[in-house]
Amino acid sequence: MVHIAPGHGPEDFELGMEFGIEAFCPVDENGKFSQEAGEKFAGMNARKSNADIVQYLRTKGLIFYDHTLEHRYGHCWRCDSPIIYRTTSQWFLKITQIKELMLEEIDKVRWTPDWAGSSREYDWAVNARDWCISRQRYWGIPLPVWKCQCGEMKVIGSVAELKGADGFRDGMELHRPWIDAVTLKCEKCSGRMKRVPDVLDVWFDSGVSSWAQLGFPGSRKELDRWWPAKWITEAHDQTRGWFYSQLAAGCIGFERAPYESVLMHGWILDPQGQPMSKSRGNVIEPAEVIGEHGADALRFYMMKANAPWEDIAFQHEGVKNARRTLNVFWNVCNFATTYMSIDHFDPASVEFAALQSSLRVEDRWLISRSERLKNEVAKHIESFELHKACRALEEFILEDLSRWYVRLIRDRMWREEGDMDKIAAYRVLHDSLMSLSKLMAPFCPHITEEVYQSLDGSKGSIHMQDWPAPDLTKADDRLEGSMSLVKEIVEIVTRERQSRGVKLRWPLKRLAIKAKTRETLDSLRSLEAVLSSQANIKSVEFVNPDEDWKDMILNVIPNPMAIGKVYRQWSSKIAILLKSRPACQIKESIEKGEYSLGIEGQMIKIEPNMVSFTTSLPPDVTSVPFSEGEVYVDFQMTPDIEAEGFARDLIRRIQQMRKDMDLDVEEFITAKVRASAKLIEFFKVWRDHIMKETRAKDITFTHEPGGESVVNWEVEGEEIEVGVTSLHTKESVGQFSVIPGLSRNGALGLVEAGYKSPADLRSLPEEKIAEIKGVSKTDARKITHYVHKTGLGAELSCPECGSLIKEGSETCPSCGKSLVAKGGSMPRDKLIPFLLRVPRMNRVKAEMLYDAGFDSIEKLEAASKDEIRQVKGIGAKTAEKIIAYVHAGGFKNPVKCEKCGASIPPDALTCQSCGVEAPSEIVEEGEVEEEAEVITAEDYKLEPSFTYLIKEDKAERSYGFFVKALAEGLSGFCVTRNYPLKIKAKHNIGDTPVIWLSNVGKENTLRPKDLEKLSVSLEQFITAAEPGKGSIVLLDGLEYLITNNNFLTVLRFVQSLRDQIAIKNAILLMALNPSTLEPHELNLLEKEVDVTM
RNA sequence: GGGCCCAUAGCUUAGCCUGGUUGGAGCGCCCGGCUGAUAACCGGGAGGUCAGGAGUCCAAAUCUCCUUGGGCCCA
Repeated sequence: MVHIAPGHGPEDFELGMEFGIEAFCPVDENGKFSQEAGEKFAGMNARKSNADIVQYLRTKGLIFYDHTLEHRYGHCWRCDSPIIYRTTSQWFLKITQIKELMLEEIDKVRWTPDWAGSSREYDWAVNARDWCISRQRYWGIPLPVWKCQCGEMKVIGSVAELKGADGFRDGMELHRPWIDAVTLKCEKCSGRMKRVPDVLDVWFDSGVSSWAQLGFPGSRKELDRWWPAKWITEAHDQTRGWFYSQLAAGCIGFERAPYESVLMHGWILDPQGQPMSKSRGNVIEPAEVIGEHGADALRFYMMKANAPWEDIAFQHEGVKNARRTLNVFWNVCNFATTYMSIDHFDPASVEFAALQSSLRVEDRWLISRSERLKNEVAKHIESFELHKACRALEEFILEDLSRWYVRLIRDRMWREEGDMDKIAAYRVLHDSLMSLSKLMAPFCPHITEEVYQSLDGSKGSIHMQDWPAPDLTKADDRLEGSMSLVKEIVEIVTRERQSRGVKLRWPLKRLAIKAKTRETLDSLRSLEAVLSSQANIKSVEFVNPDEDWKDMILNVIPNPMAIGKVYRQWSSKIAILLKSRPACQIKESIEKGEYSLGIEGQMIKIEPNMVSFTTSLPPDVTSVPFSEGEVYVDFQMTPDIEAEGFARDLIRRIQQMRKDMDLDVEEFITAKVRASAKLIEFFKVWRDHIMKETRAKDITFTHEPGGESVVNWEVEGEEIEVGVTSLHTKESVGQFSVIPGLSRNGALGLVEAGYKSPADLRSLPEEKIAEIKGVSKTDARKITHYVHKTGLGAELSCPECGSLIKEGSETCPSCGKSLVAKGGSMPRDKLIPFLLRVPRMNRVKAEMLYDAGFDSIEKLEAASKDEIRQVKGIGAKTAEKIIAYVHAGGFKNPVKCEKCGASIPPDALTCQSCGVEAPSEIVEEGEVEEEAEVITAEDYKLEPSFTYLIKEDKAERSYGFFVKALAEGLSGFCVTRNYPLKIKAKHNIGDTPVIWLSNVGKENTLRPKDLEKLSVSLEQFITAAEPGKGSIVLLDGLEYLITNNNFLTVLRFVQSLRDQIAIKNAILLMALNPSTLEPHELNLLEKEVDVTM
């Protein structure tokens, strides 16, 4: 049995047509049954009467089966009420007639994604029915069909055709209701033709939009130029919408599709993946997102989130993330422009060709990456894979620029102006940012415009620039490949550091790289600088593919079976001795044919079958495989490394304090540091560096560090107390601002050179001023002019702050001090520093002078020698010196530092740029350090067969013992790090042989790495000693041996040496500075000696 | 009821067309680093039955079919 209602649905209607069943439609426009439904139901709501109808049929006995079926039913999209289909008379476009053409055209169009055309649109067109274009509405384009009562119809094609019609006026409104008043005369029956009241389906408007917007058919001009459209884009709901209506209209009007390619994009769904709608209440307002994260961030997120044709479940996090990427981009640009503008860098003034020789590998690498990016982005945009374009951009910004290139060039940014190395980096970075901005411009129009304007902007808007064309000849696969290996290795080192708890600030001793191929090794070699700087490694070694790393430790394994067979009772002793000797020495000797050991006075020969050898990693070395081989990371700590690590840590803490004190980056400071003696030694080595990095004019090491800010830090278990005081140079810079036209750099240069006010410059000729760093020639001229020519108060300076003041001024314009009492007293602590610069002067004398009334420079200048002599505590000679100093202008003129040449103001005790003491005799009350009681040679008797470890900074005591032993008739042997002639001169050791540990390679020197040779020499000396006459060995330079080898190797050497000493009744003295060893190392060493003192 | 698309870590996703080392990222989480890009930045770790099921194949996240769930367009 079939249910069919040809009057109520298209399928049923078509089936009815096919089988000749009438389209019976007994429902009126209000959804009520009409008279046709019969008297009983007429006027009833068609949907609500279902139960009545069933009941009626049942009473008539016409019901066979009564059941409820669940099925989908069409509802109004707007009010959601069920719809009733009615058959009515409508106007149609006969699509079925052009279906074949449409299918062909769909095939010709380029669809993105492919299935949007080949599957979706095609499927829709195949099933397309004739297009009903009439609507029974009021608003809309009136259907241009006029109909006469006689049945005659006329379709109007243009306004011109309406001319002369009744009710028509030129320029009249052509919509309802006015158009309905226009009537035509029927050409057939002379009756009035009236317009059909329908309007057109709105999709018909959309369908003709491609040419309607070009003014066609009014004019062909624009149509010929622009039509068909190159590209259109809409979401996937437009398969039957705009894509279709345009296609149908185009095929009817022009027999072709009005577009060449289509991008069918997705929807933005809510975070749960549901479409946004007002009724659901899940709409996210773009304006709010833009307000929070910015328009570019929203755009960039939506572009990169997924393919354009896929729906996006909108995520706030995603926008936030995009914003972070853009922020990094912004930071990089900011970083670049900050430095570039400081140096007034103008890319146009630098010929790229001229930079070729200054380019570093990392520069070439970035160029290569940039060119590849251009290529990639263009490719992705052309295939509409905008997400891929954006991801490539993001990757470049984060990985290549921010995480790598900027890090690599940071150091270069602080070079002096005009440094080619820096300019090369500027240029490469600038070019790269320019093309990056252009590539990003379509996605992030605002930020890129801003960046472009700050980078150049000379050519108007970024959006008017040419698209950057890639130059793949500058792309270098090999370089990019080896750079990514370097990155990989840096990551390995970072990871290993982390697992061992070694901070990046602490340098590592070395890294060895063994590569699978020589090519890889060579290309890595060219990036050595990058590698060592980024991984903070002191030295990098390269190991050829077919070789072992030379520092792999050779271990000797005694074969007890073979040894036991020959030397039964000594077998275990031999094994122990063998293990305590350097394995390489054993191996070498055995390979030469013979190796012997001395045991209990016997020489024992070791045969090759008695030992075997293995290699193992040196202590503190980790080996990690990487994609092209293996790396060995050496974590051994040496005093050098420790010193550098602590120095860097100190720098870091001082920087933190500067930051906490809100100091300007250009401000100078002085620092005072309290720390353990060991650390102070370290800091002294790095003093200059620490001062440079922290912009400190002075660093002193004291027990009570005071200052504006004092902080106790703990670094690697060590306590460090740091006091930082700002020098307030910013204020001093202000002093120079009275000079008209002086540049900021110039003012800063003057301050840095130690000048406090313009008055300080009075005695300097213009050429000298121009020599001051940062002061340009123009600056110098302005300064000279101001100081000498302005006349106004040129000779006066404020006694309080030293700045120039006009004659007649009652107060100082800089510090506000009253100037009425001219030549009046200066504060004690202001004048004392001036005085202390006088030769023979000390604090006590200075104070006495001050107390005696010489309390200003003027008074001192005016005083005679005799007057000064009157002061208690000042002798004739001192008075003489003071007068001489005054006459030489010592209180007025700065002097040149003997070391660095910088100018030292007359009241400064040390040179502010290099820290050297000012060139005059400064006598300060020094603290006398108490010395702990120590055992010295005078009251101690050394025992034969003993090994002594003598802990001391300098080997004084050790030499004391040694010299005493020599005097007692022992034959001596000295191994030292010190130059032998010095040793001989300093200590009375006569002809005693001295071996110098050094790499110079002269006679009587030994390379510190050559422990074997040292061991042999010592063995020879001990065994060669005359019977009955004792022998003594002084080993001074253990630290040096340890730094050049590693601790365990040296320890083994000591063990072996000690055995020899014991056997031969000799004495061994080892001098050592205990702070150069780790505590556990010291323990190990102490265990190997008989006496520590 | 029909056509098309989608499903991978807590979340957002790459990889699928053209099957093949150990399924990559980002966010979040946990742990570190850095501090002259700093209302930033960098590294490491944990976290996966590739929706479920069947098939093809030496081999399946990937190809085929089915099921389930979601989206779009229609009916």
